[in-house]
Amino acid sequence: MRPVRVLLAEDQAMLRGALRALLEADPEIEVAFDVGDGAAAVELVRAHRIDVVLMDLRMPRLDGVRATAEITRLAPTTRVLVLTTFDADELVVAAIRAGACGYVTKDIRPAALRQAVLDVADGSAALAPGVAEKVIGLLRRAPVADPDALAPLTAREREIFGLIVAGRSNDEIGATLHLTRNTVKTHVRAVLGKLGLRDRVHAVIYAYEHGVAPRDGLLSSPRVSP
Amino acid sequence: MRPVRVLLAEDQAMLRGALRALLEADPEIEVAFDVGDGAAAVELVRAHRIDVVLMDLRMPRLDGVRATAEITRLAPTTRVLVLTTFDADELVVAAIRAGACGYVTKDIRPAALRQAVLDVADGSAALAPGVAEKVIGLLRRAPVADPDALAPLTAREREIFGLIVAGRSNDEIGATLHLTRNTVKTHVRAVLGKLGLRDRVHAVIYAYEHGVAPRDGLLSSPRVSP
DNA sequence: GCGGGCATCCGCCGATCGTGGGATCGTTGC
DNA sequence: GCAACGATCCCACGATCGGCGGATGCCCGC
Repeated sequence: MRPVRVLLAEDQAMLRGALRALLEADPEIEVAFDVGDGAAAVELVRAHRIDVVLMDLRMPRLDGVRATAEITRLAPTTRVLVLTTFDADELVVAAIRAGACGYVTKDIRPAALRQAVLDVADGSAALAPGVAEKVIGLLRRAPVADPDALAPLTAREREIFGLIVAGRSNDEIGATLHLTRNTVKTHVRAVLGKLGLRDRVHAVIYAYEHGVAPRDGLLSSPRVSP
Repeated sequence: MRPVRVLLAEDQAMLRGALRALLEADPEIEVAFDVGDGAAAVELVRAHRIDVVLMDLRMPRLDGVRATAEITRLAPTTRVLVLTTFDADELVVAAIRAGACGYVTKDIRPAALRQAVLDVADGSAALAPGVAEKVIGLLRRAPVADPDALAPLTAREREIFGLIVAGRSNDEIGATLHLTRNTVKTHVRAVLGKLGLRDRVHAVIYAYEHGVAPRDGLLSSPRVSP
């Protein structure tokens, strides 16, 4: 099997050497380059075929997050695995947003690191246990779709609610549903009253806060089997 | 060191036996019980000290997600590690929401499974590579904070914008900022004009869609070092 | 110094919105 | 059958909102 071509981006030269040795202990891994800053990493990825970039976040010239963003933009097939000392929430999210498909900390065991490199090369992702915990925490804290949020509303009122949240005026809602302005206002009144809301602005806020706004995000609709 | 007490919840008896043998190959792990349905798992966790529940999702009587929710409610210190054949998005999210702190699939290697059990017992989390990929995908798709969303606004206008999004009326905004109703309206007009919005309802929608609403979620504010 | 952006105020107008009342019609359930 | 509920419509009132024009001071940069 063709070995996985790895680029090492890490500003401490000594650690870089150690990582190279560690990775090349696995015959399936070939460390093609090692560099000390983000800009160099981007340049090399642009010019050569690289399967996996092992990326430190704290680096001169171009920090790891930006470098990751550049690399995933220039070479979408190249996979970036972040290897860093820190596992702060913001960094994890920022790195993943930038396109990283893995995040491990430097206290990882050698075998696990090699496995992580192979995993990401394989199309999977790799999250170190500590990092996975943060990610899970984030997911859990993410906006929750409250199934009871619209419980007291009738079908018609839900329709009205949806159009309010979409930013439609009463006249527009009337035109959409073939209703008079007055009828719409009656429904709007029922919606606001039942949900205890002051006005349509609060209805919009309510919708977003309860995850019933027309978000396309998958996060907002977790289904439990009935 | 005291071994990790594990409860095995898995409806296939044969697999259950295999898992028990596999786990107990590690001296740090002790399989205290093994059961075939979710309800039994909940009962046992209630009555005994269990460190880790290895939970199948598809089970009779009480499915894994609900059982997980029950267990994390009854015994918050007990950690649930999901072990299942499927890695569908909804299941992963549902399980994590229910309180699972790990999610591995049944094609995992024995050593990795044992390590996952020890990791979650340790307070960390464990996500199998394939699952981690889905989670990362979800995180990436999550609402993005657009740093340029409020770029054209002055500091004062941002303040006004924030209060609009909080659902405050013009008079309330005036009272908060010690301004006249008229002054507030001037600012509101400037905000709507600069952002190309029709009215304050659209301003609220704009805020949520661009991730600049006052969400407490960490997801909405990824910071990149400057 | 003088324009230009900013924050602050003012009054006026028309549109929209929220709320009060009341009315008809159909379905569903006791 | 009748009560209860929901959907639909109507009118009128006052509050709020958005848009227009204009005004004053301030501070910064050319």
